[in-house]
Amino acid sequence: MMSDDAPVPRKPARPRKARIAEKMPSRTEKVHEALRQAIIEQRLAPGARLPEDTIGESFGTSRTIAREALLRLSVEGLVDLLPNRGAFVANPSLDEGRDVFVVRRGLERMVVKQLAGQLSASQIEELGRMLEQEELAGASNESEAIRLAGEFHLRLAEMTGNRLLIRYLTETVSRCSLVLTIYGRPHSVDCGIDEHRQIIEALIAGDENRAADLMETHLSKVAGRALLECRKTESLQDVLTAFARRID
Amino acid sequence: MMSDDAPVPRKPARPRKARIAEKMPSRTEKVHEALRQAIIEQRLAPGARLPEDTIGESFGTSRTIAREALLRLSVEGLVDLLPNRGAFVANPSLDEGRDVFVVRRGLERMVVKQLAGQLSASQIEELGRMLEQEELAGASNESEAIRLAGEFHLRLAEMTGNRLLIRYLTETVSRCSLVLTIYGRPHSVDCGIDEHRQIIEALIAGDENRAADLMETHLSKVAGRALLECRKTESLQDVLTAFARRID
DNA sequence: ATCTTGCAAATTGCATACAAGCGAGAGATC
DNA sequence: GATCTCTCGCTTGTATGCAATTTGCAAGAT
Repeated sequence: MMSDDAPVPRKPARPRKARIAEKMPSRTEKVHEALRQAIIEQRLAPGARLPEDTIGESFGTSRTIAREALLRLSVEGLVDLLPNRGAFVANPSLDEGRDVFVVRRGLERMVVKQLAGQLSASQIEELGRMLEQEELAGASNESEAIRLAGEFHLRLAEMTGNRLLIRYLTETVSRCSLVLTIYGRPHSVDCGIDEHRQIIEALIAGDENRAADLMETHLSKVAGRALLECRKTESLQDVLTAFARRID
Repeated sequence: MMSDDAPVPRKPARPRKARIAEKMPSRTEKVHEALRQAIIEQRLAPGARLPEDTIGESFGTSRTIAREALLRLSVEGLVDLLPNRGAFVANPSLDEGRDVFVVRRGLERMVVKQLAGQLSASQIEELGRMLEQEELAGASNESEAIRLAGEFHLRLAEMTGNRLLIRYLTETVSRCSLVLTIYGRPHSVDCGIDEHRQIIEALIAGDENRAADLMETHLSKVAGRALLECRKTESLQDVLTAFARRID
């Protein structure tokens, strides 16, 4: 329950207009975001069971809230919802992982195409700052570097102002993170900083085709590094599902 | 409330084994799909209120189901969910509409890029058949023509086999339909059949760049026809919301 | 000893009950 | 007479209870 505030029989002075504020990260949103973070930060392993009761108790709410959060996550593709069986952290196959990267490449292509030559001075400055942070964290802090790299791409998308594009890219980046936790190597992301810099330069120069190509190359490298080299983690899960399907 | 419970339609006799299949369009799915159809077919006007009770009673279920369906629809962007206020059929602004079309163009570009030169004989045949149907319906049946045109794009996406791409394009096409019901003219879609044919030809020829360009042109035309020419329908809605916002 | 078969525990699906928030109209005050 | 306030009703937010389904385990049969 919320805190019982001090006994205030009369509200002192209320602004006449009720705040239409979009401020309502109701419990559902909180749980949703918490689970999302937990998943993409690999605190919850792919394939892990996510019982409604447990989640509800963990966050001090009822199953209703947990259920809603899980539904949202399933729409985002971060959890699989099996009828009458429950929710599980998504465990995409290698092929599905590749598909996600394909879509992400296309989305990021849209982003840079729209942004090329359109960046304001403050935006350019902000991107420069992010780049510095990336370099700073790159060597020392592994997970921080990953987070910053992801944020760079997201920030870029936000600069387009296209809400739908932002949403799709957010989702896709999350799913890419998940895919990388399964099939990627620990240090498969940190080498892209210089590529980020080049992309920014192309964007500033207004060369949309070069920016688009750089972005595609960049992402292909990330995907390639992750998805082609390391297959032992994959084979286990993949072979199993393959056989399960064949039996049926 | 539900007054008389009709005699429970017992399922006659379920086949022995529950199909592992994804076959479980539980009530939620059904309501979700029904509402989706109702919205994109303009049976529910943009901005219309969607009370949980009413939906539940209409479908013979409780609010729980209606609520879930509405949540899904809000994720898809077909309904707006206002905290403590309820659900409304989405009423996107002109700018938002344009953004949706931008994303759709990019997604369809991905589709044709992937499909160029990769179509099987049966797929080519199927596309040809769809084209015929479109021509048949084009002149006589207006709404059917619109439906078929949308289905053509969707079918194309399905042929990529990329689940995520399919989902995003499905969503985006739905939202485009919604945008067109607000800002489009009744006959703003029917003239694209020949463009469809050209796209297929480019796909068969394996000329991915030409296919991509054709698709972009095609969609730009659709968007342009709808969003640029006809603004009287728009001005009404838009001015109202603008003023409503200003008053607040 | 292994495979089948049925029962029990756990978990989801769904509905309903209760609490809280917003909006509208009646009443009071200036 | 107009405006402000307070209360009432309707709708949403959340919790919980019950039925249905699945899974694991154990006991029996071959």
